[in-house]
Amino acid sequence: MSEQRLSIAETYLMQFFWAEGPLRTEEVSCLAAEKAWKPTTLLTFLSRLVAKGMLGVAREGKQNVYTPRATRDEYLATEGKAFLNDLYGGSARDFIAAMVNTRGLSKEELAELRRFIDEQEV
Amino acid sequence: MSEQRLSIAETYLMQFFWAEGPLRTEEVSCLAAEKAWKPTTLLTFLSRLVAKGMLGVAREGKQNVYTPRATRDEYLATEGKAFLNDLYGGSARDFIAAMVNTRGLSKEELAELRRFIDEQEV
DNA sequence: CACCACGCTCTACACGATGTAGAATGTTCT
DNA sequence: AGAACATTCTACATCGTGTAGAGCGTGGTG
Repeated sequence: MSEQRLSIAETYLMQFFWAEGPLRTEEVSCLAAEKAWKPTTLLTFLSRLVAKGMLGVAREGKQNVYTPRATRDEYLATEGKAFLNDLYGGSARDFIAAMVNTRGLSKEELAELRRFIDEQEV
Repeated sequence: MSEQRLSIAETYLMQFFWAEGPLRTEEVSCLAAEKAWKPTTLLTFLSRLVAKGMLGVAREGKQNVYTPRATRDEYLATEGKAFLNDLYGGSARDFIAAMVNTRGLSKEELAELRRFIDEQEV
């Protein structure tokens, strides 16, 4: 159960966990090298992710190991559900309808969506 | 072209415009009476909505008249598009797929969505 | 025509979230 | 025990947002 919305930096970090699984602090540091964050800055973000329930933390030798508590899909679905609730009264139909009616969704995309739904019929 | 995300208060006000169309300041004030906002507070929100391109403003006698620049559906679609881009690489299919795979979308809801798509076939 | 009232714009501030990082603390290995 | 390094605490600037007072402009009234 993801509790809160993630900030830019937090989302950025979660990508690594969703792609790689559990990671030691040092590994996260390497993956996020492009950010040139000071060590403590990175640790602040990791702590906040733990506080938000997005990561679990455990000790492994000298370092912490952080483990994602939800898959990317679960997170995205939670966000999606919240989005639908906030803006479309929870109705996926209404959402897609609005996209279609305002041409935010092309014929192609709609067809693709239809194919997916067809595949679902068990 | 809605430029920016709306805050709670801003969204609250936009509801009136989407429901009623152009409104004079006084009318907005009446509609939002339950908020017990000071007059200047309300005006701040209206100004910000103008700045964000959500409302147009014109003079009518002693008061301003604010006009919505986009319908509710257009706004929701824009938000939806941004949402899909941010979280699902712009793919409605992927979004619905994630919802289905994590059981965030029931069989019923999927069927309802399917019916809608069927109706679209011209 | 001068003035006043009223509505509008400008400016300001508190508060929470976020990005940032140094200080202080804890842990491990020698 | 002490050095070296990882982690937690604490702090602060910035931004978005809710809130509102001060000051300005305009139209109607005496």
